[in-house]
Amino acid sequence: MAVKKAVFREVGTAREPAVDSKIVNLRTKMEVYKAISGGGNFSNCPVRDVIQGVSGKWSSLLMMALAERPYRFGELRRLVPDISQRMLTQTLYDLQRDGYVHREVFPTKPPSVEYSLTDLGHSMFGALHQLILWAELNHDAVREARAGFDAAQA
Amino acid sequence: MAVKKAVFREVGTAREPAVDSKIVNLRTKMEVYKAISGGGNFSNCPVRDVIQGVSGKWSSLLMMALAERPYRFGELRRLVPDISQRMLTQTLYDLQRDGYVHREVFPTKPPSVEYSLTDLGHSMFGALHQLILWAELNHDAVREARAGFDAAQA
DNA sequence: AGTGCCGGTCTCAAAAAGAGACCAGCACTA
DNA sequence: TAGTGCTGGTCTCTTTTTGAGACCGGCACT
Repeated sequence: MAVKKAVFREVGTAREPAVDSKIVNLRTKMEVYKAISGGGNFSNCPVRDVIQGVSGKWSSLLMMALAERPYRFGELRRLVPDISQRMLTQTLYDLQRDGYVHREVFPTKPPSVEYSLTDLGHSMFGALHQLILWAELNHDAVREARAGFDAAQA
Repeated sequence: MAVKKAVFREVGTAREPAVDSKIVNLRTKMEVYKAISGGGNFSNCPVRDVIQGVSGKWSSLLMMALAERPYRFGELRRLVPDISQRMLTQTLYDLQRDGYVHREVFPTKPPSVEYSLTDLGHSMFGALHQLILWAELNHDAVREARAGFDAAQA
């Protein structure tokens, strides 16, 4: 496997040709998505394709853990106690398939498996981290909104 | 309803007390999450709580549309052709409940309903937008990884 | 009088997620 | 030597979430 230096494009670090860092021409963007998808549905939409991977119930949490350091299967299971073994396996598999996570088996006596972020994974986590930070900072506002909404419905 | 100036905290715009913009002490953070959740599960985890809202299949797409301008129900349905009416209703309801989206009914003859982003919604979209941009820029890398992985499995 | 648009809700089928039993192989202990 | 535990899974069953599509009332227009 060629090593291929990490050349993933980080948002905001350089000039981006057609895609602005501001919400410019978002309408056009949506229409372009619709156009490239053959007029039918949005199945080819890059956003959807990538966001889907992160949007799993556990993906972001696992990405967050692995961003800190590599973890073994059992460690992850203990770290996130309410994930089922089945979903842990499957989420890690999906993350691996999308190129975010590297899986390595060590021939120890009970063979251990280590999961770590690839360069692509780290790059993606950079963007995801923004959302995580926002979530931490504004969690209260969201909970407040939710409580207010529920009260109004009652 | 009080107007209450938008004072949501934008990531990276100011000094943040305990939360750094770098991936510092992520391990500590995870442990803190685990601690505050009573040692049991992560149900109180702010990240999980907020990410869940965005992680729906349609949430990010709708946020993206509404970030551009307000849309009416039927417009959204036409914009995202492969969403079922049921899921459109429900996703918008959830976004509204979390305080991201404002719903306004206009007493036109066939009464029309307009959905728009609240200040909180715009604030959140700012963070989400980073991820969207990343997705656009690195979509090819992900698709490549996926293709390579699938080929290796076969 | 018939047809269509508007923003939904309701029902039923399919897909995804959660819970938990089960597995093989080796090390350590009794 | 038999029993126990740890490793990282898979398999099956149940519950929850999603998707597809029929149905609704009310008004405008033809």
